[in-house]
Amino acid sequence: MQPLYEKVKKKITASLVQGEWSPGEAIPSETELANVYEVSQGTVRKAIDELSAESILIRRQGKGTYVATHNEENIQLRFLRLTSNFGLKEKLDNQLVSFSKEKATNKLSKVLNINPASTIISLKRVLTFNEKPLILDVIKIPAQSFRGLTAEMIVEKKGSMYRMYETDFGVRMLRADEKIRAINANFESASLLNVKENTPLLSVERISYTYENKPLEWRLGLCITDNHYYRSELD
Amino acid sequence: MQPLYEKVKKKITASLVQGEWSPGEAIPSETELANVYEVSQGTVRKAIDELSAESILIRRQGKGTYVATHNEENIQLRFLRLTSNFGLKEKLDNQLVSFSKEKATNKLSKVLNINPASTIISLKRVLTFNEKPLILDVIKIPAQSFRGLTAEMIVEKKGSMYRMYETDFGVRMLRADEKIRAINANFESASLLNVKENTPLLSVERISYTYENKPLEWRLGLCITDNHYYRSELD
DNA sequence: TCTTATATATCTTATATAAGAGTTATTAAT
DNA sequence: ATTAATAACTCTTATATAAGATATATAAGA
Repeated sequence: MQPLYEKVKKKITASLVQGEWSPGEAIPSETELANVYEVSQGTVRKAIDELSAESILIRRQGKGTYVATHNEENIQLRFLRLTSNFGLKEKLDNQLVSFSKEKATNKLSKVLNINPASTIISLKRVLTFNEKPLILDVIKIPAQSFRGLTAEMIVEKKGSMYRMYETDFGVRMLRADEKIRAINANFESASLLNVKENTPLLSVERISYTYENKPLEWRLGLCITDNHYYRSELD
Repeated sequence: MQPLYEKVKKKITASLVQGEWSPGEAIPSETELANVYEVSQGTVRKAIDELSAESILIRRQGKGTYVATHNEENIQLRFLRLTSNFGLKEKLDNQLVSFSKEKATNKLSKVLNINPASTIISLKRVLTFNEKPLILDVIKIPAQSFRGLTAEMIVEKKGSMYRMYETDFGVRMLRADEKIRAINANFESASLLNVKENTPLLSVERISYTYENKPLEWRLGLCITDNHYYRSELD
């Protein structure tokens, strides 16, 4: 038998998937939800506790519980773990290198769990800090979920892709898995990042997931780690 | 005013620091602790909830709550995030390269929060997988906290250092911070890892903490990421 | 040997009260 | 009459306790 609070959690998640409550907005109060779902406030609380621990919801005492977003000032670039050696929170600029539609490779269609050879949007961009290139991103997303996306939109919104996904396509990325390696810059990445060939780069391969663990973005980031590092916390 | 469950949490932590309950052992039941601390079982529960979320305690329904350890089969190499490309959980071998006592540098004494120029133990080792070198570790720990540690002990215990810290010195590492970069192998690391000079390596600089966020180990790991990757989960 | 009982642990839910945050109404001073 | 301070009210989440459910292990009984 499934615990009651798990059921409540699923119902709340379902409402979030439906878009019943939008990112940044407050969801109904614990007591209201308790009435709707016909359980006690504490049971709703336990469900929200978990969603909050997963950063899907955000609690604010005395105010309410809010739908997490990639839009807020303080949690912008939520998935970016790169930090400057000097500990600064710095602003990055965005430079689109290429943008195209293509057929998914076999591997990619498996990763994104889409039909083989269905259309995907593929783009490259360079993130710069202080005019200097820092990250080369290759991003691949299923065209079906991002109809109407143009190169102009990416250039225009200088912020994170995730912010755009959310605002313009109703796609909320909740979590991501990354595989990190050290590689040498090849000709292309070296020229785009303005470093010598064979410079060591941090290769960060990321798959991002929306609700119900549905993968919706594959991304490869190549980072120069001379003045920056990727931070990781273990426990 | 501090919440009651926070006080309880601190009392439990204090008992753990004192070594009242050893790693792997069960702590008293929630009801027992509730009696001792003169609070309700639910309050103890909330305290344990948090300690359990921090991987300091481990719950087992119907059995009890246990002190987390680096000793158990399944959570061995708890802090090792390196995975083979083929997803195998593999066994690593351990090869000591050097072992010495030296004076702490200024930087290191700050990192470990010890008196400048106090004695530290410094060691290098190579972790191999399938006879092939995979990681070169440089480890520095304050001698004071690890009196009696010899090279032989490290060679003998083939397992993780953390296991030895725990068993032989009563030092339990709870969490760690890592800074990850891509570098090129220099002469020394290249020869120890049996790769060409300038091979790209993943540089993982780690500081490990015991109770109350006390740093007790600095470590630099250089990893070959041809057939392995460092995994990271974001949310 | 298999089943049932029992003891004891955590887990789940429910209820009640506290505390934080904002709004509105009241009061006092100017 | 206007303004500013403050008190009261109402919403929220946070905390505390208690009781019943469920899981696990062991011992007793058929």
